[in-house]
Amino acid sequence: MNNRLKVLRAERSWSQQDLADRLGVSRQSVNAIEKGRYDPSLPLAFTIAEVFGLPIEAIFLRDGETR
Amino acid sequence: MNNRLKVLRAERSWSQQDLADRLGVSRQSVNAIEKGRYDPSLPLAFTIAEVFGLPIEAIFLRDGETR
DNA sequence: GACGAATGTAAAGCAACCTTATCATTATGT
DNA sequence: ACATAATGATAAGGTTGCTTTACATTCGTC
Repeated sequence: MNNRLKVLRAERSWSQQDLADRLGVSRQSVNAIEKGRYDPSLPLAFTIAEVFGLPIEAIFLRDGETR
Repeated sequence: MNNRLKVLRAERSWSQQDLADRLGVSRQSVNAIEKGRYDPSLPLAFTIAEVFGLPIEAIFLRDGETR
């Protein structure tokens, strides 16, 4: 899965720590997800979508999907 | 997380095995997710959404959300 | 009531997610 | 240049997601 976290975060001028705080997870988790080392759990994906005010599908893309 | 799997499956007259086959997971996984024993991974949630032709948010609901 | 299909559950094992702690590297600002 | 903030990575450890195998229960129908 690819994701647009880095861009969305930049649009809001949030550091990884800022985002981590809003999500209630560690900065390392944000970094790992952002760098594609692993995918968030579904509950965390929901929280991420909520924090950015976007549907999950607007943030996470399956490999190969550009949109 | 609550989910509407049982209803969506019933609308299509699919057994848990039918759905499992379409998803490429075991019947026990479908059962466990349907019964709320655990949440699917994000990639599996995407596949589920795809199979039902619905957005993830139309299938999975955070606890306490009725919609 | 008997049969098969569908469902519910559990155990054991492996992989993935997430944590804290730590260190190295790369920006940013003065 | 220096100091600090931000990012990228790793390791060890706990928890969760998913597997196979297996068995018990419920459902539909004959």
